[in-house]
Amino acid sequence: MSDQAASDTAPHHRPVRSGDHVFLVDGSGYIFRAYHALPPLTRKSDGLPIGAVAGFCNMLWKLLREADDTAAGVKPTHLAVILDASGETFRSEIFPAYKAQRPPPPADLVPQFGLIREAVRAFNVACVEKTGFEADDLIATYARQAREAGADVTIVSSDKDLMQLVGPGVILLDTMKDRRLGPDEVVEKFGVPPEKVVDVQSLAGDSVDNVPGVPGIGIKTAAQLILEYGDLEGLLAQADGIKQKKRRENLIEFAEQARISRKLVELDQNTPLDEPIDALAVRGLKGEQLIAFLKAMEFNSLTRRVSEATSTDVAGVEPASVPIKGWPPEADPSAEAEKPAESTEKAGDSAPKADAVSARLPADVEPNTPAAVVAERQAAAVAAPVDTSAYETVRSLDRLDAWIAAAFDLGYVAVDTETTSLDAMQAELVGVSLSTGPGKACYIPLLHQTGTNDLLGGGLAPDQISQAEAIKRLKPLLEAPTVLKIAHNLKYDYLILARHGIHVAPFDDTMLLSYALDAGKGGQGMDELSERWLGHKPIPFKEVAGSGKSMLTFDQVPIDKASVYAAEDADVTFRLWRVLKPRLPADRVTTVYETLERPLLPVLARMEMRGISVDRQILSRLSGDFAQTMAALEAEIHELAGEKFNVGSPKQLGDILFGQMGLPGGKKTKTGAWATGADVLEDLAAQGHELPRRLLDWRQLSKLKSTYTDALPGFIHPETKRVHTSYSLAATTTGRLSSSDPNLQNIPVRTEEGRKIRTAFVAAPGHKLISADYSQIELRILAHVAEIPQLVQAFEDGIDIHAMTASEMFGVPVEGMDPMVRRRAKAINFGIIYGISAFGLSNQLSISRSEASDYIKRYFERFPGIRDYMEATKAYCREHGYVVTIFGRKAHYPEIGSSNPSMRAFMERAAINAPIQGSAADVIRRAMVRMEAALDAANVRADMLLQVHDELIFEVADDAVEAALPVISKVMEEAAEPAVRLRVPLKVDARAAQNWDEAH
DNA sequence: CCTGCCCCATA
DNA sequence: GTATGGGGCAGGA
Repeated sequence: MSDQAASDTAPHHRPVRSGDHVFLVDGSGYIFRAYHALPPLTRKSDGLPIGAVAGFCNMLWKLLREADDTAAGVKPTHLAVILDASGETFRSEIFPAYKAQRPPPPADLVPQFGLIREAVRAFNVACVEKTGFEADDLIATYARQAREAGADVTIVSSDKDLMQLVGPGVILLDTMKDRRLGPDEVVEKFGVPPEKVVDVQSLAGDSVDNVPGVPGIGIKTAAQLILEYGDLEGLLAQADGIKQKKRRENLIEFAEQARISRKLVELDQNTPLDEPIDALAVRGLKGEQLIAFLKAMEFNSLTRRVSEATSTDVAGVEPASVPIKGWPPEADPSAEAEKPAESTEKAGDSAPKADAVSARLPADVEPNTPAAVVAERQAAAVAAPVDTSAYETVRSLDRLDAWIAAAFDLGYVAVDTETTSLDAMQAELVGVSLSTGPGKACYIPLLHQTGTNDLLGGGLAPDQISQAEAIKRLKPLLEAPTVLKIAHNLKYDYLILARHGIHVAPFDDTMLLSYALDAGKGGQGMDELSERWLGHKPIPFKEVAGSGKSMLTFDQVPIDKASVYAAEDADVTFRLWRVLKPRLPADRVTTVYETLERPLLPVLARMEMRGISVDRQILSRLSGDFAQTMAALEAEIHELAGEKFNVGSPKQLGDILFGQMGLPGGKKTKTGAWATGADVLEDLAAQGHELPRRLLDWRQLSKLKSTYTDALPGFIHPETKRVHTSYSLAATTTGRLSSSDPNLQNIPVRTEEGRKIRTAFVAAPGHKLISADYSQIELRILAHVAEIPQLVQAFEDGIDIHAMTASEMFGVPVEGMDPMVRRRAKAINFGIIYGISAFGLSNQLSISRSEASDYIKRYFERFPGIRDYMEATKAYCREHGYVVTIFGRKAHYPEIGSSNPSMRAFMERAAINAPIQGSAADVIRRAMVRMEAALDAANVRADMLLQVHDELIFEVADDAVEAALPVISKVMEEAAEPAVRLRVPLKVDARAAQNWDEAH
C-alpha cells in the first residue's frame, strides 16, 4: 500500500493552497442520520449500541482510503470531523425557542456520541468543536477559508442547512447514498440556487429546529416568492402587493419573524477558530491505534481490512479501553407519566345519538299515520342492537339457495357487493352479502385469496362458491320483479353486477332515500346514517383492510374478517331502509324520490358504462404544445421586452412594461412597485400591447397543462379505451349531480386554449357528438318562481335578456346598447341568482360598494317581485329549515338561524339560490329519465354520455343525427311538464360535431 | 400519510 | 354573491 507510506509521513500542519481538497465531515449530522437509517446494531459482548459508530467508522475509512472512488472523486488533502459542542449557541439569544423543544436523543444513541469522538481520535483525524457554536458554523468558516486559499471543499453531509454553502468549488457529499450535491441538487431541493437558500428557509421555517418562518409558507411557495422578488428584504418590502390575501397578511404580520429566522438559518462564516485550517491536513493512519479501537468495538470486518491495509498484526494489538458514558441509560421516571388517560367515553359509544333518541313515540303523533309508522320504526331501529356475531358465511350452494329462497319468500332483500376497487368500471367482484331482516345477514365469499403478502401469489381460498355459479343463481333473484332489492349507493353495485350481466330491478337505494329526505343535513354515507338512525357505528373499512400504502384489496382480507364486515353492511342497509322508507310519505318527498332520484340511477349507470372517447394523442400533443407554447411565449415576451427576465416576476415585469417600454396606465402599489395584476394586463392588452397578452396566456397555460392535459390520459380505461367518469347523485344540497374521477363537469370552455382540451373529447368513428344545452335556464326559472312580468315577456319574445334588464334599469334602448351597460346588467342577473350582495357585485364589476348598492336598489325598484321572492324565500327557510324546488325537492339549511351574521347571510344567499339552481337540476333530471324511452319510441339510437348541469352530450351514428336532434330538444324543452306548467318557455340549443368543442 | 387551505376549472 | 371537484401545498402526525 504505497499511499499508506506517504500519508504516514504527512506533516501535521500544511498550509491550504490552490488544488487542495478540504473535506469537512459533519459528524453530528452523520451520527443522527446513520442512527435512523441503519438497522440497530449492538456490541455482541455487552449489548452496547454501536450502529452509528460502525457506520461512521466505515464512512471515515472509505473517505480516507478511497475518496476518489466515491462521488467526491478526489482524495482529501485536509480533513476534519466537526462536531456540535454541548451548550447554548448565539442563536438561542436571538430566538430562545430555537431547537428548544427538540426531544432528547434516543437512549441508545447517547453513548455513541462519546464513542464517535474516540473513533475520530483513533483514526488520527482532526476533530473540531467549539462551545457556543454549531458544527455548521465551523464548517461554514473553514469552507470560506479553504475557498479563499483556492482549495476545493467537500462537505460530508446531506443536511439541507448546509446547502447554502454550495457554490463554485464547494459541494456536499452524501456518503450514505454516494451522491454529490451540487448547485443542481440544491435547486431540486429548494427551488432556488444555493445563494438564495437562506431566503427560502427564512420564509419556510423549520419545525424540527423551531425556526418560525412565515405561517402558511413552505419550501415551494417560498422559492416562488424569492424567485419573483429576488430576496427576503425585497419581498418584505413589497409584501402588500401579494395577490393571495392570507399570504399577504402573513408576510406583513410575520415580517420580523422572517428576519429573525434568517439570522437563525444563515451560517456564521466568521466563527473564531481554535484550530487553524492548516492543522486539518491529513495525518496518516496509525494502524495499531485504530485497530485497538476497532477491536474494542468488535468491528471484525473493518478490523481485518485495516490490518491488511496497514500491515498490522491484529493479534498483537490489545483492544483499547474506551470510556463509555450514558450506558446503560438511567431509568427515566417521567416516562411513566406518559400513559394516556383511560377513555371514559366507552359507554357513550353505543348509546343512540340525540337524533335517534328523539324518535321515541311523541305524544302528538296520530296512530296509523305515516308519522306514526316513522316514529315506531325509529324507536325500533334504535332499540335493536346490531349483533355482528350472528352472521352466516355462505360456503355451499345449498346455503346460497336457502338465502335466495328466503329472499323470494320475503319479497325484499338488502344486497351489498364487495370488490377490489372503488372504481366500479375496474373492480372485481369478490363477494356478495344479503340481508333479509334486522340481524339476519350473510356473506357469500367468492374470490378471496389465501395469504396476503405472499409474493408467490396465494391461490383462491378454499370453501368458496365459484363466482360464475353464484352469479348464475343470484341473477334470477336480483332481476325478479317480485323482489325489491335494497342497497346503499346502489349505482356502484349496479355497475358491478351489470358487468356480470345482471340488471338489478326493482330496487330502493337508502342513500337516495336519505338524500331525498335530508339533503343538506349531513352526508349520505352508510356509516354516518347508521350512527344517526341506528345509534350503531359499523366496522370501519380501514379496520378490515387497513389504509394508505399497505391497504389490502378486499380479496386479500381473510374471509372471517370480511364476512362480519360485509354482512354487517347488508344488515345496516336493511335497517336503514326500514327507518327511511316510511319517512317518504311522512315528509312528502315520495314523488321526488320516485321521479327524480331512483329512476335516474340506471340512466347514470349506463352513461358511466358507455364512457366517452378521449383522444390520447390530441391530449399529449396538446400537453407538448402547451409546454412548447409556454416556452415560445416566454421567448416572445423576452423579445418584446428587449431583454431576458423572469416572466413569473411581477417586479421585473413592471419595470419592463412601465419603465423600459414606457407603457401608459401604470399604477403603483403602496410600496412603489408597478402593479401587474391580471386586470392591469387585460387593460394593456385591450390597448393592443402584445406583451401583457402573452403573459396572461402564459399564466393560463401552465394551469391547463397540469390540471387537464396531463391528468386525463390516466383515466382512459385499459379495455374500453374510453373515459368513464363517476356521477354522484347525492353529493349536492341543491339536487345537482357531481362528477369525479375524472370530473368531466369542469372541462375548460371559456378560453380558446382551454377549448382545445374539449377537442380531445371525440365521437367514435362514424359517429357525432351532440351537445344540447338549456339556454338561460336558471333565469327562466327565476322569472317563473318570482313571477316577473318583464322577464317572462322577454323570454316569450325571445329577446336578449341581459339587454332587456339593462334597458329596464338604465332606460336605454336595446338597439345600439353600450356593451358595458349590458355587461353590468348581466352581472346583476347572475348576482340575483346567487343571492346578491353589494360586496359581491362590487367585486365582480370592480366598482365601489356604494355604486353596487345603487345598482341593486335600482334593480329592485324595476323588479320588485324579485325582492319579494327573496324575502319570502328567506322567511320560508327560517320557518321550515329548508327550501323547496318547483318539483318539491327539499334543500335543508339548518344553520339559517345562526347567530353569526356572516354565517347567516351566507345561508340566506344559499337558500335563495337553491330553489333556482335546484329546480333547473330537477328539470334536466326529468329530461334524462325520459330521454332513453323517447329516443326508443322515435326509433333513434342516441347514447347519452355526459351531463354538465344544463347540457347533455350524446354519441350518435352519423346517419341518425338529424333524427336525434329534434327528439333530444323536445324532451328537454318539455321536461318540466306535466308536473309544472312554467310561465316561460324552455329553450334548448343542440348541435352535432366530431368533437365536444365544435358541438358545444 | 392524512387533513385542510388556497386557487381555479365548470355551470 | 350560488353549486361543485381537483391539484398543489403546508403542516402535524
